[in-house]
Amino acid sequence: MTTKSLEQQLKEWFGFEQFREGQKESIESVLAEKDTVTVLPTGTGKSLIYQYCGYHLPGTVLIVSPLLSLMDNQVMQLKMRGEKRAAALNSMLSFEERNFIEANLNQYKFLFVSPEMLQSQRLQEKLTRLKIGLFVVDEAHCISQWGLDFRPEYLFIGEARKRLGNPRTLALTATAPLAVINDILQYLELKEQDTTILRYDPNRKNIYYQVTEVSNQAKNETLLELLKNYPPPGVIYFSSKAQAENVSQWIRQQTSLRVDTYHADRSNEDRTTIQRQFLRDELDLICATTAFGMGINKQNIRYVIHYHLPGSIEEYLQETGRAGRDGEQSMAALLYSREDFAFKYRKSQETDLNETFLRLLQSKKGKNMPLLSDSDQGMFQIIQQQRMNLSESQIFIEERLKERKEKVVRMKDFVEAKTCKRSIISAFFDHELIERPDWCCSNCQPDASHLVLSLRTKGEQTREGERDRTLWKEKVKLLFQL
DNA sequence: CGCCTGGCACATATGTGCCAGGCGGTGCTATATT
Repeated sequence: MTTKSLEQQLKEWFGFEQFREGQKESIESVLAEKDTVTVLPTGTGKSLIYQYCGYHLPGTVLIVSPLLSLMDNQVMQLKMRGEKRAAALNSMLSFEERNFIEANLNQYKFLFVSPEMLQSQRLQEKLTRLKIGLFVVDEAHCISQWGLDFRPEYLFIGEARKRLGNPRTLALTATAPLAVINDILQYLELKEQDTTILRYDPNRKNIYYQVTEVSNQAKNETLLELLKNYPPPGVIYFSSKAQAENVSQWIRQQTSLRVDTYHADRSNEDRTTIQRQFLRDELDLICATTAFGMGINKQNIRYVIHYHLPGSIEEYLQETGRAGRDGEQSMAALLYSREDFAFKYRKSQETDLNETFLRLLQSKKGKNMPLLSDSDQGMFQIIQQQRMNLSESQIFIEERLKERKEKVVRMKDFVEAKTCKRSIISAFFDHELIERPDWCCSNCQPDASHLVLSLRTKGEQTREGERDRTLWKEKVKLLFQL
């Protein structure tokens, strides 16, 4: 370790006076040559941890990242800070670009890859010859949340990591209950006793958690009421793309809000445009599916509404956690109907991996395999990889379905609970809630009309402030004939 | 999950009660390759 304190170097390298919660502890653990799993709320600067460590350690920092847009963002951020030795290795590159990066791997300090790319034989061979100072898995809950469902490559990161000679590893995520931590350890092949596990409460003090039970017939009207009262910008989450489209259209007819939709059926160009407009406050509201959110770095989202029941408490916290990054008071409202639960419950138990299918798999007539649904992909790959026999497969599938079911049931229990929602959230992530904010949840303060009112007035003020600022900018532009 | 329905047994000849089975407005999430 150098003589300079970690804080001094933070100032030198990043220009910050002090670390935020969790950053220093994670850095110290990594620098003490320990594998580290850090669970830290969104927007608290998780990427600083590996960037900082990168400058302390010899060799390359290899970051496994779930989204192309996330990789691009990170590379751009690093470059803007003057770090040119950063690149994202993915399918967006031209043949020449990819060849160039692969031929000069050791020239890079920060290298971003997708889990899929990491599985490439060719790349793995090249990476074994590279000095990897730190192996990072960003958004590590994807291992559990996506790997076991539709992106099986997430489950084989550990294998790749082993082949690269067990480099020191850092896994980062915002929300992980114990079960997810265990999945992360298991699939990254980290030993629990040798790993530092740092967990911080994903509970956000400045978010008021509101849960309202409302029939499906009354839902749109209830929503409209919220939209009239809440100051933008906001996000509404839906369980289906069609519903997101329909309701956004309806909102457009009913209000003067500037609304657009965001889901997997929108083109990449549209998605980028919508994100950019939203970031610049040129859109008030986004009607989205779960596709929206990861890597969205917008500070002033005032509310997140769930039109449907989220699939799990983790998902709920990730999505509501996108509100109020600026620390200002914000709202999370969940509109819950019993049918939502029924739907989620039923879907969670649907699978094509029945006995007939498994027998077909065993008899190795794989050529005529029926096409699997997305949510079966992960299970199927594990069954294949571990060469499970019929009864082993059946037990495995049964367990998985049970886990899926429990997630939805836990979410329902949360919604129907008559006790403090915030306490339930904390307990879910194994934290004890020490103090409640003035505006806690719809069970602690059932009447939130005052909160909404103060939010609205404040929102109006800031928007006027922003308008003034833009006007001022326009004047300056005119003055200097820009 | 929870509600509804149809079938069956039972006690009595038309109604009650219980249980098994089905279904409900809607799945969502990404990378890579050619």
